Amino acid sequence: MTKNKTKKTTYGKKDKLKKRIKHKLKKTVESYSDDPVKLKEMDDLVKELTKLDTIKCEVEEADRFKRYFSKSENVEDMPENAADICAGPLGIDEFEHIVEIADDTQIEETIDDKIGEIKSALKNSRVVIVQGNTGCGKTTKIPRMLMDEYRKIVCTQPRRLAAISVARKVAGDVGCDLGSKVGYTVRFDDKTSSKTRLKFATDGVLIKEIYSKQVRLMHSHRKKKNMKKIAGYDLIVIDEAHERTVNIDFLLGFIKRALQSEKARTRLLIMSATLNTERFVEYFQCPLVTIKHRSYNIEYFYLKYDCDDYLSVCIRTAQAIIERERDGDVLVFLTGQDEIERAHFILSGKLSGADVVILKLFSTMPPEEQDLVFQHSARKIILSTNIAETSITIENIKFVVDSGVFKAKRYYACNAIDSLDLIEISKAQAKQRAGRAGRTQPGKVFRIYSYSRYLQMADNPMPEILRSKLHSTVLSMKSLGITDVENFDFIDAPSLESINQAELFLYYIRAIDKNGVITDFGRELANIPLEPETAISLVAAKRIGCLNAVATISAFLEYQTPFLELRSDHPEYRRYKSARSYFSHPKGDFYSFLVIFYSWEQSKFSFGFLRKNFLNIKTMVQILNVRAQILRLFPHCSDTSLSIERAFCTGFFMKAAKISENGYKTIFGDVECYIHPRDGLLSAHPKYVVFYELFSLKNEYMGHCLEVLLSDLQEPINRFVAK
DNA sequence: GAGCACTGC
Repeated sequence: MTKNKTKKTTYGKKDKLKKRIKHKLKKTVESYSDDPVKLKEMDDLVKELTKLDTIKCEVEEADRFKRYFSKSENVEDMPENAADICAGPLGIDEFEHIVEIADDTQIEETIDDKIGEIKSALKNSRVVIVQGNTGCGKTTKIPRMLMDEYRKIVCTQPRRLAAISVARKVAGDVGCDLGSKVGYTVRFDDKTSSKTRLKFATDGVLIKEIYSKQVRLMHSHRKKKNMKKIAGYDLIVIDEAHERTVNIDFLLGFIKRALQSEKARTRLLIMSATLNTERFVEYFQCPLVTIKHRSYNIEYFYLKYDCDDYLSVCIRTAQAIIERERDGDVLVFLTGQDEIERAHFILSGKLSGADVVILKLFSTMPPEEQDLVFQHSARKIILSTNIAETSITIENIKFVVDSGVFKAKRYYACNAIDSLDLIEISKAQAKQRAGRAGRTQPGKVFRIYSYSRYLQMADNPMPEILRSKLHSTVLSMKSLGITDVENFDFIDAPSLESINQAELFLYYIRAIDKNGVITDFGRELANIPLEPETAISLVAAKRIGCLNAVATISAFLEYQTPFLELRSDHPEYRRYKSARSYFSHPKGDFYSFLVIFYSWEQSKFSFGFLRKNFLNIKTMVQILNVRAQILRLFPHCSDTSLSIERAFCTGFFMKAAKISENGYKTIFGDVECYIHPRDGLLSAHPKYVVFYELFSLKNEYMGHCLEVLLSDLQEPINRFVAK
């Protein structure tokens, strides 16, 4: 294993630095006032404290991203089978037709052919990887066929819906009731029993299971016997491993570590789509079993040039397909709601006479409208975000138009800002998008980028762990006894900056001690299924006596918005606007959430109320569940106080901002920002606010704000300084 | 003043 860590920060060094700065900081805070000079002084100190030079860090981080994406391949390396270039059948000169002959489309292998190989590989190796494309049936067949070799099996899925529907299908195949021999566990829904031998679960559930088994173990005397199996399983199957979510990466690292023990008895099977399995093989040094699966033929068309205005070309291409090809539905991959609405408007005009329906698909739209894509109707053009890449599968797509870009959130540790960036897709994503055609019939894919640009794309998307905030991940790792996070053997190790920032934060809030070991308070936080800041606020709320209100708001904060997103051309737009402003509280989103919840409660949680007020039913039910889950963690609490500001300041004091000449400035980090225009607090111009998140669009915005008093902020800041 | 992709405990 190679470690390319050059810098190693020790707690001892950090401690000394902090002692010195804290002394100065304390003096500053004691005289903390509106004096701009003093405030500036404090900001400087905080910057020194976090040891993050913003500009340098930004450059480094941008560099890191660039390096990741420009895994350059020589443009001249055109494969021989790509030499067949001709004008596309659409007659659009702009495209070149490139025939790619993928060898895995020519031979058909079934799981039955391969299961013997998988079984014997698992006998000889603790870890085995199976690669096969979607549609080969690996998820539904392999775990079931391994039931006669392994007594207790868990198979993880990245999404709740997938875990539930796969479990249902497999229970049917086995011929048992769901929840007996085969079952599933997802948050808020458990269909398993003591008889369950094959369980499908989300990866987050497995992590929680590992955690609670470990806690139980600490109080048990049968330590040695139990250590042999991870969470009591004989076989752990990690499905869709190519998606590389934070949870998957952490599970793989954790299990790899656990399996290094001689006594370990659990086996690990990793299932992944093709293309990036080499990474897993390299990481685990283990055998790979490939299942070749035939799909229908897909023809590829590339743009002859690279263009900036991919949206217009996507629209023109979709139009040309409808006009020149006799039948077949079209799926267009765009980046966001705004683009989709524009494309919808333009295409509706251009194709007004044609017998075609133009549909939109993104996550925050009303579910009834989403369901239209599944209905049998006239010929369809579906304008979708990357929700159609993995989460939603639409049958009968014959044509795919691929813009080559998507939007993704990236966390910049240097200034603690989330930025939603337009990012070029990877080859793996291009393949995934293309595969959405050709599921049920031969298909054609129009790539709105040139072949040479395709060759330059990275092989795989950047793993989530390299672009997200690690505060809560590091906290869970610490709670599992992993103290040395910097040297944890991840497949792709996150930057030292983001690990250090997370550790420093956890240290400030006393979740870990100066040796990096979790404290009792940290354990309490880790047990609350929310971001650490929110979890701290809850613990404070219990003390202050406003737990119910804070729990309600916290549940809302977990979701971006409880509302549906309607555009100004929607027939019900005026009613929608007035519903939104009715619930918009002048003291900001935090209070708006309370108003929404109590109004819903008054309606006895009726769905009619939600529909009437354009609230997202799915989201609101989740919020209700989360709220109940939180309240179960804090039994026998009744509200005696309304100081939710004090409670939230305890958790969010690092996310506070003060009004400035033309907007706000964060107290820690000195970031110029605005209250998001959607927030009810916008017109009140409060002097101090705390915010849930800071994100970057054209400007920096604070999402979900709460007006607070300086005195509310002072106590937690003083406490943190006095440590 | 100006509008955010998708998941999960």
